[in-house]
Amino acid sequence: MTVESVSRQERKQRTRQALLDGSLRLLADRSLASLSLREVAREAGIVPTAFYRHFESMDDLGVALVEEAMRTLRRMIRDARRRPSTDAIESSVQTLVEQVRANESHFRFLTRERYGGTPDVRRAIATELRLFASELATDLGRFPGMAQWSADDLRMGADLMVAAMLSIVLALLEVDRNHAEDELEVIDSARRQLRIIALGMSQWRSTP
Amino acid sequence: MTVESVSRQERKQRTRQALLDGSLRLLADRSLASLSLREVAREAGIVPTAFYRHFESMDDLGVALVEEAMRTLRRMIRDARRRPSTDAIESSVQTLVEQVRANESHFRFLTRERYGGTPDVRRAIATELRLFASELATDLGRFPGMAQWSADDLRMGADLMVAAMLSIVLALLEVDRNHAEDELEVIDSARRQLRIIALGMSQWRSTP
DNA sequence: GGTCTCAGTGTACGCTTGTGCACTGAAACG
DNA sequence: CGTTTCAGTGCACAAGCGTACACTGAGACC
Repeated sequence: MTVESVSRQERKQRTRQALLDGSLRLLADRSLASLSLREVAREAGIVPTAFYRHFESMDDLGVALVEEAMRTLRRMIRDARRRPSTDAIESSVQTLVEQVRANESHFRFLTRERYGGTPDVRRAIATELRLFASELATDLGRFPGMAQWSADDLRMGADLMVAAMLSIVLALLEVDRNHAEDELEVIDSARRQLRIIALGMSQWRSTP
Repeated sequence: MTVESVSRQERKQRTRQALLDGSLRLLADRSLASLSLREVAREAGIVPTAFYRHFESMDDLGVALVEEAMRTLRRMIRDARRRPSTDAIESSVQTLVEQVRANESHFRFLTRERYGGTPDVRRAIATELRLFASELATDLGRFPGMAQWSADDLRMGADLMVAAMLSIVLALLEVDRNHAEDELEVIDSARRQLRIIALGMSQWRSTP
């Protein structure tokens, strides 16, 4: 048994992480609103009042969770961009599925609180998601055939894809992972949905 | 001042409705999970223990709210179907906007609890929404050019449209109603999104 | 090595919560 | 008209909550 002595801030950082991890564990099938400060502290193994050394309120912790989960989401986007491929949709779906499976609790938290959370948390997610859609719009503009789309149309198209991806994430989180068959069905459906959107976009005449 | 004497069950029905209405009022910017039984009773003007004469738990009240809100949603679908028009998308968007505006609290509740609610409530909404998508799939199958789509593809297409409509409802609920300009922008974007999907569908080759 | 800092402790407080129980009084009923 | 039913009352209680406050003890710092 190593006694590994660590710096004070390192130790503080670990407790903070324990609070975040513990919260996500408790949030597996409930909402942030139904979580009490004492419960979170208990799960993290500290006394309730020590909670305040890290967050000034549960809402504050909520916002921190959003930031952490969003880092996961951004990593996903970066991965999707890097993945070299001839089929943008296929590789996007692959990345999406991998990342959701590898970070279920983050995605579960984001989708659950996006509309069900407290105003503060909701706003934090909305802001980040808006940013995501903007980036996607920029990406779309680089596709041949969409170069002369109006900014407004690019944004609209990006929003549509985000909406579709959101519903795909939700379907993935709801399907039973042990039923590989069902999961494949969800993934296949996702692929076809994105293809339909892409097909529609390729036919669309943007009028600025 | 009329003393209007009413039957006992009539009076019970009214209190029940007061509980439902009061809840929706309180749910304007919070989630069901953050609502206490006492708070709801207080809002409805009855003593906490009397709550149990109508619902056996808050979860039970939640399911009742789902049923009420779903009646609104079904009315919307019926309206959209009846509306005679040459442009199915235009008339669908019109109906959607009207119904959302006329029943904001119901739609707000449904979207908020669809993913953020307790398992019971979530399941109740999921079931109803699945039914809605099935009906929409049947409707889609009647369109020329989609008659020979496979059942699977029809379902996939319907799910995609439901996802798009859900995000439209959410955008409508988030936009400031006093900024008519913003609202029109949301509606216009909605129209274009649905058109892109329709365009994509018209190009899709269903392979059963 | 002595002092300072501060993450985490323990106790204590006033509130709110869900729910059990005995009740009341008006409508429903025979 | 006397009896029954039952929606709504009022009180009580234990449990959980957020948070204030004074504390401890180990790492940081000069």
